[in-house]
Amino acid sequence: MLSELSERKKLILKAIIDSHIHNGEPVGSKYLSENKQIACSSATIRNEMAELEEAGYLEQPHSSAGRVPSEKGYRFYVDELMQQYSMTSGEISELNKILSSKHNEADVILESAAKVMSVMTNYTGLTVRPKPSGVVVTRFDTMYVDELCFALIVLTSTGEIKTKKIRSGYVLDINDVKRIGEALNMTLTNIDPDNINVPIMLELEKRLEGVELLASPLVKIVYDLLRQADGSELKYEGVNRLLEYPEFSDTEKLKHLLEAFDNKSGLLDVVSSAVGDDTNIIIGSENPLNEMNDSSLIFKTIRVGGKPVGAIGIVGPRRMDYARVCAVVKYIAEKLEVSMDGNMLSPPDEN
Amino acid sequence: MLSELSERKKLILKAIIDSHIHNGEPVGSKYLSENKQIACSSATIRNEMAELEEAGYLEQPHSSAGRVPSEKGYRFYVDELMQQYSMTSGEISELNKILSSKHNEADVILESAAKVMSVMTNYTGLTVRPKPSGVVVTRFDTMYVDELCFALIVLTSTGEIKTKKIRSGYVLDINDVKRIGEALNMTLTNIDPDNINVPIMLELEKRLEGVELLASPLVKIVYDLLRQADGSELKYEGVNRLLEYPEFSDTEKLKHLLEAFDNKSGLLDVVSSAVGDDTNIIIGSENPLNEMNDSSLIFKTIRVGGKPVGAIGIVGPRRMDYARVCAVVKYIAEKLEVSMDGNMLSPPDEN
DNA sequence: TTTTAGCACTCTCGCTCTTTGAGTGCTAAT
DNA sequence: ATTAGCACTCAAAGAGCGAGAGTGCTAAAA
Repeated sequence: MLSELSERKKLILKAIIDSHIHNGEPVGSKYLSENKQIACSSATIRNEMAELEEAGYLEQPHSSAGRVPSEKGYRFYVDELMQQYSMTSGEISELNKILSSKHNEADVILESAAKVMSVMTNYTGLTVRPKPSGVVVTRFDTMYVDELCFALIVLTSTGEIKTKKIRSGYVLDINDVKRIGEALNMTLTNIDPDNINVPIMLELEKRLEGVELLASPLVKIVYDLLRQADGSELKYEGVNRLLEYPEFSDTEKLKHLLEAFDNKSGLLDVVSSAVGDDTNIIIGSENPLNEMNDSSLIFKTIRVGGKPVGAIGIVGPRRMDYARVCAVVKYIAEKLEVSMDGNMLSPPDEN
Repeated sequence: MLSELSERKKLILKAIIDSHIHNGEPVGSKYLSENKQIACSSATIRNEMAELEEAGYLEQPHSSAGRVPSEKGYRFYVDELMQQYSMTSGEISELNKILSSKHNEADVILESAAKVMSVMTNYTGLTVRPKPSGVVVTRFDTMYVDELCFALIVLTSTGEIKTKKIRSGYVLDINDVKRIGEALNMTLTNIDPDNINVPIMLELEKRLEGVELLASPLVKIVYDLLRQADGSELKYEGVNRLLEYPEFSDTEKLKHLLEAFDNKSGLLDVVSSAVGDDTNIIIGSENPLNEMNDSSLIFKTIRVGGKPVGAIGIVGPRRMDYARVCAVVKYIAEKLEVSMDGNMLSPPDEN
């Protein structure tokens, strides 16, 4: 679709959207005529606006109100009109301060990033961790806790460490625990948990001989650890910020949105089905999730060593400040890629 | 303060509160007179209600409305009137199903518990992990990841396991990593991180000799691990549920509440300053947090081996269904205490 | 042909006024 | 001590009105 809008129309459209983004109210021709860039009378502007509405870029809440951008309008704005927002050096330094202050596990980094984004943009920040797939255990370790309890520690192929405390029905001594670790390392490393078969099980049984512990529950624990369908892959931070926007003072709308957040799986699908490295902008009903048809979503996947390890983004009203949000999301995503690479091991190639 | 309320007054008060809890509207004398338990006319009830108001148990939104329970009324209800709600076997079995389906790390268990509670009660569920204090490391372990990276695994005195990946500036081999673990075990176990002094540091230095790794950054990492000021100790689940209650359709109120959630530290103080094992019920302005003066909070600390490892609770409108919520919170808290104690690994019954 | 001034028209918003009805307090009778 | 009856109060809901912002259209000006 080639843009058939005259320069003046673009100017007017941009002015309308800019204005509407910042105060949320319909924009009238008289107000626009005060804009020096648009050097013509309100009557002319009215004509242009009528045509812009005709073409679908604008809408009228009612016949005697100003115009409001339509989704098509926002889309056009985002694709062609929006001028890149560059963060001030103050913003950047503040951001760096917060982000660098803690380099911890991936979860924590993401969470604090969500918070920072939320504060910076005054919308709701969200983070996503993709469902693990093809993850195998690179190394096992065990740790004696007490005579009935030991800990299983697992290094995964994504470089993450997971632990699990296991309570045994039998008394175990340190050597038993050590042997369990060795047995696991001999049998279950680098094996997709779905491919654990009877021979492997038997092998594990054999190696566990002498330890009063059965192989099958152990394998189940390992399996769960890898598959960890936590449901905790999606987090959001700063919902309260949305309450400041009149579009969410209608409680129903907010409720819908929050339900979408709680649903998680739906939103996860949306985010994970996104392709490419660009910042994704999903405006209103472009979102397959009906609950989010009144909001916009901006997010960017985070890759470490080429593989996506998560995504961060912002949810806000449809009239969100796209330029600014894009800049923030992009900046933070890039920062995270660096800082997670430092902390996180690039996946070893085990074949 | 001894209760000087006649049986009939109690009956009336209870009926008013029960009714108000379920529909949120002021209760009138005529409605109450239909209640068979209260065998008297609306006029009599009116007199009683006037006296109950006089005594501070009821309030009148305006002079020609029904009565609404005051905080004192709720308090009395909770302390003396409320009849214990017992969960239906259906509810219990459903609950067990959800809770037992995943037995994972503390964080995850708590999170899923919050969700379950939220669904069951239709209010917002929250979980709290206390600020660690007096926690020491019981045992260290290390795990070789790659030549520039190893993992530190720590068993704390609360029985928790924490891990941290450490990237070293120098090439380390497996033996180095093992030696680091041993050195830590020899020097830093059972020592409060605040009490690490120069002699201990020197001792650690000495034991690390030959490994190109400095003691002080290592100690700092251990310190952080224990103190873990993640800010992530408080989680909530199901805010959207609150939107169903008209008392929160005033966006301002909801915003206040959400701010309290985001603040975290305040709410954390409230929960952690609670003593005893009982279910705590904090009604409206009993809560030192002003933001929560329009809501009620019910929570219970979770102890494992006598030590508090967290708390779970529910936040809802002041007129929340105390009886039911108490029952749910109590039940789930007890369930959690069992399941967080460890993961039984017993051979015979697994399904 | 394009732009502009002018004007009638439309529709929301906020205001007041009224009506309605639920619920009360009080009084007098039971 | 309880109850029936009645006058009273007050919020909520609706009707009516004026103001004001913004439009579309027309006819004149550029």
